[in-house]
Parts: sequence; structure tokens; C-alpha cells
Amino acid sequence: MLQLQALRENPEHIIERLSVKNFPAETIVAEILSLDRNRRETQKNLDDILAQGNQIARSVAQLFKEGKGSEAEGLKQASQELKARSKELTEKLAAMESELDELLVRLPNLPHPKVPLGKHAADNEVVASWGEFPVLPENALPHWELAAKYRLIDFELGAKVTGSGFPFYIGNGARLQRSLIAFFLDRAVDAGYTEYQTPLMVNEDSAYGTGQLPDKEGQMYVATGDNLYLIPTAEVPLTNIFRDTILREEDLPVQICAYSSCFRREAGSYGKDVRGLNRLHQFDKVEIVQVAHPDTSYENLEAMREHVSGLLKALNLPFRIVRLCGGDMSFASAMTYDFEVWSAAQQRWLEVSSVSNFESFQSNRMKLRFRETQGKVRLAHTLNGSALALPRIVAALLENNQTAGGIRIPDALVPYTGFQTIGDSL
RNA sequence: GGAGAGAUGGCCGAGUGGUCGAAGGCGCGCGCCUGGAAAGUGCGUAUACCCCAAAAGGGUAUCGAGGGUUCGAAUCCCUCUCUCUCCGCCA
Repeated sequence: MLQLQALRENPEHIIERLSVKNFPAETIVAEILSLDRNRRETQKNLDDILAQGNQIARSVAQLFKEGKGSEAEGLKQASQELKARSKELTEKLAAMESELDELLVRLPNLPHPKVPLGKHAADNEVVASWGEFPVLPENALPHWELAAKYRLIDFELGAKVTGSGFPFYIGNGARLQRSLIAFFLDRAVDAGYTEYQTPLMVNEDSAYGTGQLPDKEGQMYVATGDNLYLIPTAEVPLTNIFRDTILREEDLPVQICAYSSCFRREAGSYGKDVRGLNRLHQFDKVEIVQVAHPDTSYENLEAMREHVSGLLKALNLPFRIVRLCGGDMSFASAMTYDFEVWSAAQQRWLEVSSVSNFESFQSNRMKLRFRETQGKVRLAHTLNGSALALPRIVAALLENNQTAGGIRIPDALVPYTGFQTIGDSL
């Protein structure tokens, strides 16, 4: 969430920036500012009353020490009255604070100045592209048909055992998944990320910390019996590691990564856009996260972009990078690069990674700070990115590398799969 | 799941109703000492909010969390969470 301080200092700037995200903020900002003024006044009153109470307690102690306990009676009476008023004000203050918090939480993060104006994906800015579209054989198949032909993935079986969007991976299909996970993790570790294995369920505080709650509640599966949420991405547990912590400046940037299954309800559409691996309720992903110094976090963002680009190049998948426009960005992000891979049989771009700088938006809510060498405490910046999400990578690998005789495995992956092709022969 | 013990600052650890935001130690920072270092030694070293234009200074809250008793709570009472030990169960 945005810092109240920033709103007080320059509300016009906040409103102007949020307009890039097509978010009308005037009313809510005005409400926040007036509520904030009231809150501070109330707090001042409360503090004064409590200070009087403390003063009385000290006087009483002094009187007892001097053996004049009987003189304390009048003071005790005064203290009782103060207590009643302070209780009332405490409740009022708590109500104001939660109201203020509710309002603040509704404001999205400010987009970086480089973020293009726009409402839809069509307004995103293509900032890089790499590779050439493969020439497919006659009768090229989309990945779901390839998956069935070579018995790599069984969607119907998943639907029977669990539901739509929960496929089984089988034989070389399962092996391919495992290979990609290991490959992505190895590359992340080589790039300086420390590997984690995280819980796949998180509590409510964590879901708030990264912003899944309150507004994206419907995205997550909930274990209602225990009030736990299945993670929609490893970002949630990875980033929440740092909730309520103060790091040392020399520890920055913190670079960590994790493979996890991800669970998303995505109450969504049906049809060819979500066929096969294009959109699932459960999928696998390697996530990279950085906690960065605010002065240099955009350099870290570029480094993450390079890392993800390297993965796609190693897999020889044609891709492009787009900088999301204000309207297409997520609530919490200040700048996001999406990576899209060319899916040759479907003839469309598939989003396989999203790399974002959240600046201090998450860390403000999570109280993730670091201590500067001069001793000052500042909010850190958080960044994350997929490196990478598996299903659409698999989709593109299968489609782009299909030949009349089978599917070629990219060289970089062969040490992991142990096979060079899927299919009868080449 | 049953029984018991515990939770104090970055860490260890004292405190069991009266200036206790909290002794002492370790760590860390800045000095002194030294040719340099170690040792020694002096000082400093939590966070949030609020008042003040800012600095200086001051107020309030926080000893796992929430409530209560009291003029006054780290200390007494209640509830919850977590940790440890023993038993049971278990990949």
C-alpha cells in the first residue's frame, strides 16, 4: 500500500500518477487526508490524557514512599475519570485507523514514469523480441493433440480425479516437467539466487502481505477448516519471509528462488484460449524474488529481465518482451515486463513470465525495511518474476519443435531429460 | 491427540506490582590507547505513532497476541497463538 506520508506531502502527484492506471483517486485521497487529520487530533488528545494518567501514577507512588498514602485518594479518583475518557478515545482511534487502512489499501501502486498510457493489452509497449518463428511441417498439431498423441499429458484423467484444469503428466511428459524445473532452478542458483522450498499454504496475514487479500480473494483456493490459502504463486511465501523484518543494508539485494506448484481458481472462460495447457488451476513454476535497495531497484529489475531472457534463449523459444501499460498492470506493480513466447501451432503469443518491481508497495504493508549505515530505517523494494511458468513453456516446446517423426528436445534440456526426442523416431 | 514447562531488545540473559524501554553480557558503531592490530578502556546502540517548519527537545504505545484487575502491570488474572519435554499416532 502507498505511504500515508507521500499522500500528505503531494496528493496531486498521487492522483495524477494513478490516472495512468485509469484509477480515479480524487475522492478517496480527499477522504484519506481528512480522516488522517482527525486521526492525528484524536491521537494527540489520547496521548495527553494518558500522559496525565502516568503523571498521577507517579505522584501516587511518591506519596506512598513518603508515607502519605491517605493523600492519594483524590488522585485515584481523577485517574479513574481519565481512564474512562482514554478508553473511549482508544476505541475511536482504533476505528479511525482501521478505516484509514481500508481506504489506503484500495489505492493501487503508482506506475513508474516509463509506464505507457493505455487501457488494454493492445496498448502495451514491445521493448524487445528474439528468435524466429519456426516453420512447422504439414499437419502441425496444437500441443493438446501432441500431448495426447505421445501420451504426455492426460487432461480427461485429471478431470475425472480432480476437475478440469488439473492434468496428469505421464511418462516423458512428467519427465519433461521435472527436467524444466531442475533446469530453471539450476540457472537461478547459478545467477545467485538461493533456493527455497516453501509451504504451499499460507495464513491470512501472508495473503494480505503480498496483496492477494483483500481484493483478489476469489483467485485463491481456501482451506476453510484451518483458514489457510493455497498459494497462487511462490511469491507469496517467499516475499512474506521478510514480513516485519529490518534487514542490514549490506544484505541487499536478497535474491531467492523457489519451485512450487501454484493454485488458481481463475473462475474464467472456456474455449480455445484456455484449451490444453493455456490455463490451468494447478501448475508448476519457478519464481525468483529480490529484496532490493530502493536506490537501485530498477537495475535489479533489468537483471531479472536478462535472467528470464537467458532462459528462453537457452530453450530456443522465440519470444518478445512487453512493458505493460497502466491499464494492464497489476494493482501492486510499479513496472512490469511480460514475456510472451510464440506458440507456433496456435499461432499466438503466450505469456510465460511477468517480472515486476513493486517498489515499496508490498514492503510498506509488510513492514519490510532495512537499516542504512547511518542508522536510518527505510522501506526496501521488492521485485519478483516467473523464471519460468511451465505449462505454456511446455506448450510452445511441443508445438515449435514438432517434426514429422517426433518432438525435438532443446539441447540445453537434454542433460536433464536424458532423451533427445519424444516420439517414434527422427 | 494427552500431560507438563516456557515465550523479555540483533543474540544470550536478569527482573515477579511503583520513573523498567527494561540490569548484566555478547554483538555492532564511534572514540581513546597502539608503529599497526589484539587486549584494555570511554561513549553510544529497539520500533511505531504524535507534537514541533526542521533540528534539538518532548509525549504515547510496545517485554508472544488480545482482554481484565489496579492510582500504577514485563511482573497478578482470563483467552488465544507459538516453542520445548514426555506419552500416543505416523511418511
